[in-house]
Amino acid sequence: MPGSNEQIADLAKALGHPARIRIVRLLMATPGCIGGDIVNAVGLAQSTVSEHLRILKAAGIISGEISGPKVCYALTPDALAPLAAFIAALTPPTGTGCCLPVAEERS
Amino acid sequence: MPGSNEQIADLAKALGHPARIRIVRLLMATPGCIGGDIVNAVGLAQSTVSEHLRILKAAGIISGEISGPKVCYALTPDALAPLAAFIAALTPPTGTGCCLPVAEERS
DNA sequence: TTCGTTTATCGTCGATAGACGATAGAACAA
DNA sequence: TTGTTCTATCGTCTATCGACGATAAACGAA
Repeated sequence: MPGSNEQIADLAKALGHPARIRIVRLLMATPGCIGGDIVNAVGLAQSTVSEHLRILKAAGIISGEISGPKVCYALTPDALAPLAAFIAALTPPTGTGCCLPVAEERS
Repeated sequence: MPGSNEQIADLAKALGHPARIRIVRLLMATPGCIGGDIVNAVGLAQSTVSEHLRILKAAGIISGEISGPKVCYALTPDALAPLAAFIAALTPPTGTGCCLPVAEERS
């Protein structure tokens, strides 16, 4: 079992908002740290962006490290492994040419 | 660009509930059609289950085909391709040679 | 036709999410 | 010390979610 239903649902819910997808994309495209630039990029109030960052951090998708006056945010991709495994399990015939159709164990 | 932020967020939001993860798992484990058995399996009221099915269907994750008196539900895995691509794009580093469907510890 | 079965929709309720402005806290510069 | 900058939290509001029971709609059987 790649993960519990609640664990997967929590990860999916954390990604279930366009602003948070945008934030993740920004972090993906930014090699190093990124701080208040996120606020300008997403076009929302600073408090709203901070709330989205808190949700992503609570889900373990990102990590925030205090670096001087600002905070260094970075992705924590491993946190999405249960969700990725779940989605991969139900998309065997995709053109990814990736995984063999491994038989599921009974649950 | 695998998909728009809203498209990915909608897919993630549709998966952002434990009951819907459970429904998808049931459909995954059931080769053929499945109808009212879902209600018994998830342990919620029939109207609630119908609502979850409606959400999953609206997101394109499942499809319902009328088959006599009941409805045949089946997965539509291709709908999750944008979300799968998004998650895969931000997990290039460890563990993903490509295959390895489960990143669980092996001992 | 009527009856039974299965699914979808409606109405309502409480809980949660999402947005904002305002404020508080932390770290550096001068 | 003061001042500036950046981030987190608080309070409040509206909108949406999730659950339920009740009801309607569609279909097959009798």
